[in-house]
Amino acid sequence: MEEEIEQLLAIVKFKRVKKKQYLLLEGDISRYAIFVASGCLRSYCVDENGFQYIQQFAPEGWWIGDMYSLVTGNPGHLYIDVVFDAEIFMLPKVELHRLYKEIPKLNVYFRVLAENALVYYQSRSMENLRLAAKERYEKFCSRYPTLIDCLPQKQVAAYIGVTPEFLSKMLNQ
Amino acid sequence: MEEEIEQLLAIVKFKRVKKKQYLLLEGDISRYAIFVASGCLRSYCVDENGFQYIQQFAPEGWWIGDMYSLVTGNPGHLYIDVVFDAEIFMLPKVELHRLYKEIPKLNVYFRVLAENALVYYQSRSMENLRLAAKERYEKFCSRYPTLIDCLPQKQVAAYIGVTPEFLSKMLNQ
DNA sequence: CGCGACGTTGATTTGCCTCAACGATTGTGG
DNA sequence: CCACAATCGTTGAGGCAAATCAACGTCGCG
Repeated sequence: MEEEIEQLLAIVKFKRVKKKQYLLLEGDISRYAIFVASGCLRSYCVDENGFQYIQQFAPEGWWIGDMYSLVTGNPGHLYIDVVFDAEIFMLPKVELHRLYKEIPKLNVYFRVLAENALVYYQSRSMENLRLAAKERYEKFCSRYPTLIDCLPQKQVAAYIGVTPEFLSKMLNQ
Repeated sequence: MEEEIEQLLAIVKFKRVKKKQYLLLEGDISRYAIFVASGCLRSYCVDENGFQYIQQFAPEGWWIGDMYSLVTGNPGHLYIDVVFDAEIFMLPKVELHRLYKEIPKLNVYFRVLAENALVYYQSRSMENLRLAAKERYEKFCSRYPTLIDCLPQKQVAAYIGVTPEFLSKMLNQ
């Protein structure tokens, strides 16, 4: 157990990053899964009109990454940047795959992680069709209770998929 | 390898099922992951107005299940039923978890399966916000090229999240 | 201080829904 | 084998949630 943690620590890179700093750009091939020890990151994509759609926030204790690019090895469609100054661990994909063979438990850990994320995105993809903006806002609040007060409204709007104008009107009845 | 396949075959249940037959109801605790050898299944939920939202079709060679219920052990929110007469293998969750310990490879297989599904549902959840109905229809066609011709329009509508009336109008310009 | 990001408010437009009516197809029981 | 019901696709009129566009005030920051 202790030995395994040492092996892990040997391959991750620790980093302090500042607000607005980019960790991944659209078109990049992603080589790291990122664990957030403090602060907050986000991943999002941008459509042809420049609109942002936020896929995920990653406050303290969460993982974040461009799963598409990590899994396929193709250039990704996401940006990842820093919402609040953060301390992160970057886990290189190639080293992780080497470790999978040495530490079987790691396979279990990331299988469970992927399964839980899958459960969430399956339900989100249906909620995004069937729920009205008000209800998506409430879901957002219960998913990110620590963020709702310190995040600019604009970013909440970009997560639930409405314009900032509409969110503003909605919140003032 | 051969021995491992025997172990797997020892715990799965083979079944032939007929169109419209239910394999899971809302509120059920799901005990099986299902592999479709032939035919087609689907999973969907129903909102308070009786509207169906289809989460997934599973034609030949696909897995289907209620991940939420399988992962958490709680009663699920999905129905699973048969779209076209099918032959399926039902893999019991508890037996699978036993096998995980005996066959490490199985962990890898389902980790990769979950990762690929995750990639899809992450992108679908954002597409459901940012794409118009027409574009969601096109995505549907490329995901299920074998189904698009033999599926009632109503079910396509329930997958892309529009009313059957609107889909009909849309397809006739 | 001045500039850029953000939130607000109003007028107008639009994508999609609702409800209703109707024909065609399927399937089912007598 | 027919009759009738159920399911499906189509079309039209009207309505609503959310987008668009524009203008304006506020604040934090270089």
